[in-house]
Amino acid sequence: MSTEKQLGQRAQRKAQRPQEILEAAFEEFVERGYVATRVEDVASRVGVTKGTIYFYFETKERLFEEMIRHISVPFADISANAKNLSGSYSEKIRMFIRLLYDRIVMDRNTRELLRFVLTEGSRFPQVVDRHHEEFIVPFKKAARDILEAGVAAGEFRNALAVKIPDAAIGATMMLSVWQMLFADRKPQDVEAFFEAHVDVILHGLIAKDGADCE
Amino acid sequence: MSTEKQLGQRAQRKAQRPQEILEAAFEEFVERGYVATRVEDVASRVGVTKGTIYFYFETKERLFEEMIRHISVPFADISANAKNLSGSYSEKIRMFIRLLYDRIVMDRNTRELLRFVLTEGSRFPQVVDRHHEEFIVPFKKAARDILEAGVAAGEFRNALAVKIPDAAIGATMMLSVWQMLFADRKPQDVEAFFEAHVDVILHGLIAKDGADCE
Amino acid sequence: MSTEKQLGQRAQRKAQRPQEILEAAFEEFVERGYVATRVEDVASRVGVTKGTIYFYFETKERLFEEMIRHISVPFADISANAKNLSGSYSEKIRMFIRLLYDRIVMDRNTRELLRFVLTEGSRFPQVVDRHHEEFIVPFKKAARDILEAGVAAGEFRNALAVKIPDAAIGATMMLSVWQMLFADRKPQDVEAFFEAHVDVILHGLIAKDGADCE
Amino acid sequence: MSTEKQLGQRAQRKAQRPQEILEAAFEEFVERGYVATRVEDVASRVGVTKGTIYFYFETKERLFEEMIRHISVPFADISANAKNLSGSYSEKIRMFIRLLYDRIVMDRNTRELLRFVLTEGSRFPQVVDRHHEEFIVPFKKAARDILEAGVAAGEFRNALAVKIPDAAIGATMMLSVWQMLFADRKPQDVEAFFEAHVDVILHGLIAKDGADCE
DNA sequence: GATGAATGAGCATTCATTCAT
DNA sequence: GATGAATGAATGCTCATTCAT
Repeated sequence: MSTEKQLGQRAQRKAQRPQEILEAAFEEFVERGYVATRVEDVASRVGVTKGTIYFYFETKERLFEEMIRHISVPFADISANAKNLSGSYSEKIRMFIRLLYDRIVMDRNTRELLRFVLTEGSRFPQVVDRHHEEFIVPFKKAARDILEAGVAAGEFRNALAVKIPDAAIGATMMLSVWQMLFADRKPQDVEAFFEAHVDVILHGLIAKDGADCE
Repeated sequence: MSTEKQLGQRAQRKAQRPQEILEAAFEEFVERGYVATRVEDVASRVGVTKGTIYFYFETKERLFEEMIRHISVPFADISANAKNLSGSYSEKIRMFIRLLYDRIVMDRNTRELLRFVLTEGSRFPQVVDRHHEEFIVPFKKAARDILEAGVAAGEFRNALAVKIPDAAIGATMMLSVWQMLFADRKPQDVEAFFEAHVDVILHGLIAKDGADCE
Repeated sequence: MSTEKQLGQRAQRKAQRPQEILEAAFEEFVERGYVATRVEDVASRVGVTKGTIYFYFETKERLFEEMIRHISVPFADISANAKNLSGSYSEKIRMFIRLLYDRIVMDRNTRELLRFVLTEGSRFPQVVDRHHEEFIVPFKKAARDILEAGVAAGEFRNALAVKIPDAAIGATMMLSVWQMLFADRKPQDVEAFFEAHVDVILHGLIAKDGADCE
Repeated sequence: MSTEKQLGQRAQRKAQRPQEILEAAFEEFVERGYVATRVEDVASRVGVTKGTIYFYFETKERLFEEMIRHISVPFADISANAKNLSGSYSEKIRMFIRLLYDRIVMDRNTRELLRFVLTEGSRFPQVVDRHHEEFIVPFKKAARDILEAGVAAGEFRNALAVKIPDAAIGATMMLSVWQMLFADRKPQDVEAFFEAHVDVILHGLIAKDGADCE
C-alpha cells in the first residue's frame, strides 16, 4: 500500500503518458500533416525524447492511427441524443442539426478528424473506412430516421430528401469546410448560418400564397 | 502547316513540356500529397528525368503552385452563366446549383483543387487566399444575386438564407466531400442528390395545409 | 579513475566526438578544399556515417567554421613571449622571428589556416576578419614594439621599417607560401632561410667600410 | 577577297572567342573558385551559352588549365629586364624589387595566379609544377645573379642571403598576401612598404657607429 | 558554329528507427 | 522506463556534359 502511494505520482504519470503523447501528436499532426511532422516534434511537445515515443508506439504510422482513434468520438452519442429529442419534428430536426453544428463545425477535434481523413486518406485507407462506418453511416441513418418519422406523423411532406437526408442537412459541411480553411482569418457567424440553414430546409424558398412560410 | 514544320519536333516538344509536367504533377500530388510526392515521380510519369523538371520549374514548391494555377479555372464563367439563366427564379436557382454540381462535385480538377486547399493550405497560404478570392467570394455573390432578385420579383420569400446563400446551397459541399473521400469505393447518385437538394430548399420539408408544397 | 568509470565508455566517446570530427574535417578540407570535400568524407575518416556529423554540426558551413576555430591558436602567446625575450634587441628580434617561423612556417595548423583564409575567404568573410584581428594586428604590433624599443635603446637605427615592421619580417611569408605549395615535393632548408633572413635585416646587404657587418 | 571582307567581322569575332572565354573564365574562377564556378557562369559573361564553351574547350578542367596558361606571363621578362639594369648594385636590387612589386603585388593577374596555385594546386598539380619552373626558379636565379654580382663588385658583403635570395626579397610576398586577403577592405601603402623593404635589406637595422646607415 | 533541352551522377540534409547505457 | 548517439535510406537540388536541331 505504502509502495503504491510512493509510486503514486510516477505511476500516474506513466499511466497518462500514452494519452499525453496522443494529444501532442494530434496538435503536431494538425499543424504540419503526417509526413511533415517529426516524431521528435511530438516528443518535444510532451517533454520527452524520441525514444520514449517508440517505447509506447511501434512506428510513426501506429502513432498516427492511435491518435486518430483517440480523438474519434463515434457518432453513437448523437444518434442516441437524436432519439431523445422532444417537441415537434421541426423542433427535432432543428435540434439534430444543432448537434451537428456543435460537432462538425465547432468541435475542433471532429473538424480536424475530417481534415485528416481528407488529407491522409490515401495513406491510411482503414481510417477512411472506419470513418465511414462510425460517422457517416450512423449520421445518415439518424437523419433519415427523424425525417421518416416526421413524414409518418404528417408533419413533413414526403420530400425527395427523406431518402437522401444529406441533401437537407449537408450545408453543415460547407460551413465546416469554411472553418477548416479560414477559421482564423475570416470568422463565420455560425449561429446565423445555422438559423438560415434550418429555416430554408423547413420552409423552402418559394413564397406561398395565403400562408407566409416565414 | 508551314507553322508546324517551322516549329519542328523539338520546338513542339518544348512548347508542350510545361503542360505535360503540370498535368503529371497534378496526378502525382493528388495521389500522394505535396510532401510525399517526389519530383522524380513526376518526371517518371512524363517519361523524363528529374533534371528536366528542374529545367522548367525552379523548385518543387514552384511546381506545385504552377500546377494549382494550371488547374484553376476561376469561377468567372459560372457567374457569367448565372446571369444568362432564363425561366422562373426557381428554375434559375435550379440551373445555378446544377452548374455548381458540375463543377464542385463532378469536375475532378475542381474537386481536387479544393482538396489541395484543405490539405496543403498551411504550407501555401497564398493558394488559400487566391482560392477565396477567385472562387468563394464570386460564388457567394452570384448566389446572393439570384436569391435577392427572386425576392424582389416576389417569387422567393425573404428568407434568412437570402443573406447567407451558403446555407441554402451548401449541401453541394457535402456531396463534394463524399466524392473526395469515397469517389471510387462508394459511388454516389449525384442526380438524385441534386434533385433532393433543389427540392428541399425550394419547398422546405414542412407539409403545408391546403396547397401541397411538392 | 572514478571519474573515468562514472563517465562510462559512451560518455567518453561522446565528449571526444566533436574533437575527432573537427580534426578529421581539418584533414579533409586541407586535402580538397571546402567545396570539394563531402561531409561523408569527413564521416568516413572518423569512422562514422554522415548522420553522425549532422548530429554534432548543423551544416557543412558550420562544421568548417568550427574547424577553423578549433585550429586557431590566437597570436596571444607569441605576443606574450615576445615581451619576455632577453638579450640585446638584435637577439630579441632574432628570437621573435624564430617564434614566427615555428608558427607560420613549421606549424602545419597555422600554415593551413592561412591557406584556408586565402582559399575560402570569399565564402567565409568572418573568417578573414577574425584572422585579421587575432593574428595580423597583434603580430604587427608585437613586431613594431620590439623595433621601437630597439630604436629607443639606440641599438637600432630609426629605419623606415620601424613603422612598417612587415617589411622587415615579411620574408617569413615567402617561406610559408613555398611550404604551402611544395612542402612535400621541394623541401626547404628552413634553418638556413631563417638565418639568412635575420642576418640580412640586421646588417643589410651593403658592405660597410671599416667594420664588416657580418 | 570580298568574301574575306564580308566575313571579316564574324571571322574576327570567331578568332577572338577563345580569348574572350578565357578572360571571362578568369573573372569567374577568381570570384568563386574552381568548383563553385559553373560553366554556364562563364558562358553568360561572354554572352553565349554553355554549348559554345564546350565547342572550344573539352571540359571545365581544360578550360581552367588554359585560362591559367593564358594569364601566365612567364618570368622571362623580369629576368631579361634584370640584366639590363644600370647604376650601382644597390640601385639594381632596388629596381629589381620594384619590378617584383609591380608584378606580384600590383598586377592582378599575377596575384590571382598565385592564389589559384594555392587554392587549386591539389587539383591541378601540373599547374603548381609549371609555376615552379616558370616563375619561382627564374625569379630566384635572377635575384641570386644580382646579389652575387654585387658581391663580386665589392658593393655587397657576402651575406647568407646571397645564397638564399628569397630571405632578402621575400617580404614582397607578405604584402602580396595582404593584398589577396584585404585588397578591398584594408588598403596597403605599397610605396611605403616597398621603400622600407629596400631600405632594411640594404642597410640593416643595426645602428652603425660613425656612419649612420640611413 | 551555336543553342538549349535533357541527362544522371553527385551531394547536402533530414528523419524514422534502433539500441547500448 | 527513458535517453540520445548513431545509422542509413530517402530526397531536393545542382551542374558538367551531350547532342539533335
